[in-house]
Amino acid sequence: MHPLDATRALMEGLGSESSICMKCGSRSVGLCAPLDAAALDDMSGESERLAFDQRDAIFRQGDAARHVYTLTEGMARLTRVLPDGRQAVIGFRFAGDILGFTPEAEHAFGAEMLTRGTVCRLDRRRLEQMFRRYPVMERRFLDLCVKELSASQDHILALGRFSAEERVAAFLVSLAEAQERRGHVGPVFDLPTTRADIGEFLGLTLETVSRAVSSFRKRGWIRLHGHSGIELSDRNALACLAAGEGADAA
Amino acid sequence: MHPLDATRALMEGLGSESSICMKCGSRSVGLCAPLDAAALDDMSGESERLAFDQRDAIFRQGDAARHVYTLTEGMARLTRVLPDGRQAVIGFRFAGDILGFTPEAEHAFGAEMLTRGTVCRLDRRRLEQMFRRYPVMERRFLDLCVKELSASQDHILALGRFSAEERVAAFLVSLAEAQERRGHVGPVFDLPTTRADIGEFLGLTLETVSRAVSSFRKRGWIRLHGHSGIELSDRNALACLAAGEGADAA
DNA sequence: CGGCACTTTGATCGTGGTCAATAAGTGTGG
DNA sequence: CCACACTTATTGACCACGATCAAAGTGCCG
Repeated sequence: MHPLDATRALMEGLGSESSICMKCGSRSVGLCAPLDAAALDDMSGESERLAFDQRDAIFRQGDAARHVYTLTEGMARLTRVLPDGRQAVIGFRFAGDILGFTPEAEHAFGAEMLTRGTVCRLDRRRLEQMFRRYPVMERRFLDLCVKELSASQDHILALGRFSAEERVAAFLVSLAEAQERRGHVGPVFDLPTTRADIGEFLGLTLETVSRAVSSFRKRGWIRLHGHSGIELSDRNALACLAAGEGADAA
Repeated sequence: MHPLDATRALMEGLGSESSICMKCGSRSVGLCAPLDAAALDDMSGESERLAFDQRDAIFRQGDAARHVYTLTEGMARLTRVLPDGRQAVIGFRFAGDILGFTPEAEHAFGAEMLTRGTVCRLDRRRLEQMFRRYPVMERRFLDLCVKELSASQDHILALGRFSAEERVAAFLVSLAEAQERRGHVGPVFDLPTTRADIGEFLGLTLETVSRAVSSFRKRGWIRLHGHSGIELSDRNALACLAAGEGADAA
């Protein structure tokens, strides 16, 4: 395994760049790629497009899982809460990702927008129909699901074994890679998450995240541009830290 | 969500009590339940039974993923290693569980026996054939996979938000529930893991696990029987601690 | 009985959490 | 355009949980 695979997968989720929405933008590859025109036609017309503001909930933990969503614009976070109020961010999702797919009756986590954006919503029963009609689609869901499982396990490894700075470095590198995979160019990336969000994702407090970021800045590894821009000036240094240093600094 | 759902799922993995092995014991329910006799016949005869000693590797991280396994006797741990040598136990598996199913070319984690036991091995291409012939089986894999994903997310929450004692309590309760789900009766459970294994699963050192266990013992919550027997004398206390205390001590 | 692996317990240290004050952005209305 | 309120970020001081280092203790197998 390449040293960065763990961190690379850290933020990737179910269906990166795999929209299930036919009419909502050009990213409709992945899941639907194996379908023919008739199948696409079959499915489109059923999905609704919804607009959300920053901090709006797309769905909440415990809601009846009646729909499956495709994030078409913006960035969202997935959160899970404990009965005593403690909560954790279990992942972030970007344009093109699928949200809220589950065979269970209720959503096991909530999804909230970090930016304003749009979402496409497909009735779950409709998706089940599609599965019956086009089994290849179901297989793609299975593959994506196993991939996400693998990413979760990497996150488990990070939470259990990485120091605070290693986790923050891994997060920043993953964020950059996720944006590049979606066509971003240039050294300045978007960081729409608050320190608190990052902390809840990494199992740290917002102060610790802030200290790590400051430390990277003082070392010249990153530069902040405004309130939601971040430049990775020494990405290799971050990547090494994220992967467990001494291993193989390629 | 019930307060214990998180901890309950903590140790459950892909295919609890869902053997894919036809000739290896009576637990062949779950995955194959929807198949008819002809289908079962179709698949049996292809699987091989293998015996392992304690600490033997069933497969290693990075191995070509040529087979899918069903653990038929004993208990195993799944481990993932970082290039710098740090490793984490990402889960435990019991009799009836499925191991090593992945659409990838290589296993993303290794599996080792904690006890001596037996495993049934099915060629992966054979399984793919089965999927094509009996699509309902593929759907069951998808469902199990989503369940496991949910369990991983609970573990993420535990690692990120639980204190050392909470994690150990959650582990013990989950262990007991996993054994009960497999037919175990009585207050004394099997604890075939070393303190180091538990620590690597929970992101703690073996000393911290030992201290938590001692502390529970002194409080009268548990009692140790020999080297691998544990009695949960005050399970409710453990469960409360595991779920985040004050919530709802039913 | 000795050897070995695992566990327990203690003492000390350090990372990261907590509490608190200040600073820097961001958005709104005058 | 600036003043003000508000949110988010930074930095510092202190503290606690759990890691680390070290030494006995326990049970198991040859």
